Amino acid sequence: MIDITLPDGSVRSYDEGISPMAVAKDISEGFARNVISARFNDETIETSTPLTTSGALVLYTWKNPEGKKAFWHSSSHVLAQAIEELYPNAKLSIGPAIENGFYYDVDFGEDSLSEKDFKSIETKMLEIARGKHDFKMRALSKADALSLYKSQDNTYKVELIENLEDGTITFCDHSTFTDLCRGGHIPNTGIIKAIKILSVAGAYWRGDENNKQLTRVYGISFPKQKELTEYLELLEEAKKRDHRKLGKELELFTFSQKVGQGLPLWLPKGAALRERLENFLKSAQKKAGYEMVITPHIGQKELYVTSGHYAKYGEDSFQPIHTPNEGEEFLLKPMNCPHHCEIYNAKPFSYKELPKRYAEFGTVYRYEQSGELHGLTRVRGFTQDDAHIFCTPDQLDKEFKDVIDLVLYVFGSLGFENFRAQVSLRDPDTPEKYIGNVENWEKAEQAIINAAKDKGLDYVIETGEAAFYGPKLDFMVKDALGRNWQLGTIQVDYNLPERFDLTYKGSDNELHRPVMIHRAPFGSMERFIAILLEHTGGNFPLWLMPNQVIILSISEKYEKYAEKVLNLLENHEIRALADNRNETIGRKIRDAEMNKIPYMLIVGENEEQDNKITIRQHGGEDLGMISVEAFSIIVDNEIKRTLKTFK
RNA sequence: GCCGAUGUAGCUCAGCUGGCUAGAGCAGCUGAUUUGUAAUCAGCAGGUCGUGGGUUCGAGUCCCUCCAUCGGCUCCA
Repeated sequence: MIDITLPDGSVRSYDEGISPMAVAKDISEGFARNVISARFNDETIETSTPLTTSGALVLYTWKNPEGKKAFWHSSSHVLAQAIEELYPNAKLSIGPAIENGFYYDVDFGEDSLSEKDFKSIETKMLEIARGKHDFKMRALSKADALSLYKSQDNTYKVELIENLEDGTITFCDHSTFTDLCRGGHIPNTGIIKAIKILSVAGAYWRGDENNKQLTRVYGISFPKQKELTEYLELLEEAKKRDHRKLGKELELFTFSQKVGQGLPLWLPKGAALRERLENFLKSAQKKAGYEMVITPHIGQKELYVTSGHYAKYGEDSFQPIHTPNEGEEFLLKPMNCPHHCEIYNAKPFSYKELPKRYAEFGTVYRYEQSGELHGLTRVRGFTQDDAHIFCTPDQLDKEFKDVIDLVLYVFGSLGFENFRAQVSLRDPDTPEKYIGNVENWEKAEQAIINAAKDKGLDYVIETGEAAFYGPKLDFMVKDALGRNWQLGTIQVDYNLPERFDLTYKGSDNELHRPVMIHRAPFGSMERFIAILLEHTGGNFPLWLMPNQVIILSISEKYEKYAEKVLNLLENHEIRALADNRNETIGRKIRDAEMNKIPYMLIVGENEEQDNKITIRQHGGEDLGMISVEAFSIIVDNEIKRTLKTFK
């Protein structure tokens, strides 16, 4: 007999060799019908694997992330079988489950795959799924495994197996198909009821661009058709919120082939929005003791040679600008830090004057590879809400915490409630990858962890993810559709103070090296606005809206009264416009709804008589007929609710 | 940069296997209408079909080059 401990702490005794599925059935038949995968003593196993020792068993259903993983992993086997049957010359490589679905990397040889082929793959997969084939694991010797794939001339699998240890090699069989596999499947293919092939893409073998590019086939599957439908609806919703689409519709920004790819042009409404965001941050920064600076868009090449960036990125950047003077070269500024270092260097500092906090909305230019440009989230010219704090090592702790406060304030004011922090530390095993002494690194890493803890952040620590010049803290926000985005960043830097020979006079009358903190709560204005657009679907917080109010006159007879209301609103500093077009009220409402204007003020005969306005909120809610004064209080309150003052 | 797809009016799209002067809706303009909670009606105007080349009697449609965009890969100071 063996003792099986379940997650609730209960212990059940069974004969040796019982399967997880049999345990599930013993718990309840209904539960067993939903069980699709299992873990035993923290090891993923099959639901059919005989249990031979006592231990802890966890059973998963589709509702658990582990269950989904097994489901999609198994689906990728079905995908592989379908591909193998439809394309006999295709060579399979790897095919894991991912966050949403699964993929398989395939070498199609001479053939290529396109969207037209999705339908036949889906049909084939469903046909396989309906066969209710069991997934069965089997061990194979390394020699046998190698000869199997060598006979098929599949160099990818051969390479994978060569890196495995003999005795640990397992295969999974289902139907007529077999694949090298570590395990973790659902019981049989019949559980997969709905399948969608989503896209194809190129992907380098083992993620190395020097290797051959394979075809990656992405798909997703579900145990119920309804769930697939819902997922596809979510994708549709995401499309509707795409910042590129909304940016065009709301006339915020555009791109021009003539100006160049990755170089956004900000339209009047977008520019006003940006300016509002900048002013919002500026006023918080002022309270936090920052000073604004302004630096040029170019700098001598020598500046970036000093900073070390030329050596690291020079080749892949915009190339130097030449002047009539032979040998004179300028670079488009790829970051603001070197300029700010030179501002610090403009005069000597005493420890009593530190920290110095220099802030700038600095526009920088980076030559991103053409294939990786994307709307406003990845561009070649963008504006960082940059600041550099120069402080003594002892001040680092407090400065770091203060920056976190600022970031939290920014997120809070803009409706990002779900976010996590990632602390990126150095890999202690490869000290040669990092600059600066170990003692300072430890101090900085400790300062970041302390600050994250102290501020109650939900954070994860990633070892080996630090930049070469210092550890950092990044903020990841979750948007309204549950997608994760990286926004603000706070980084400690020991490199640039060294390279620019930054100093301050300490209390001991000796020169010391300051520590530098780079920080950008938004990250960049472009990226932030893009994410804010997708998060809010264009329904920004009221304080940020380009147009907060639109006055809709019932007919041209009330144009005068509309103008009067407009004036009153302007006196209350409410951003409003009047729609006095010769159109029906229904039409005006529709247009205002499409433009996502938060408040519609309807004025006609009744309103003019009573000197009031009728309020319709975006989305249709009727707030009745009130005075302009009463309305301005509603607006004020709503703004105060979201936009708090800093500190 | 690489793999795959796409590019027709300001916007969203139709245009089958190559065959008359390239279509629609919305937006725009003109006129009528003066409107009470998500599109009033009519008329007009608008395109060298991304670019350059090729095949053909004939190209929006087929082939090639380049450009841009989209989905990924690699990358992201």
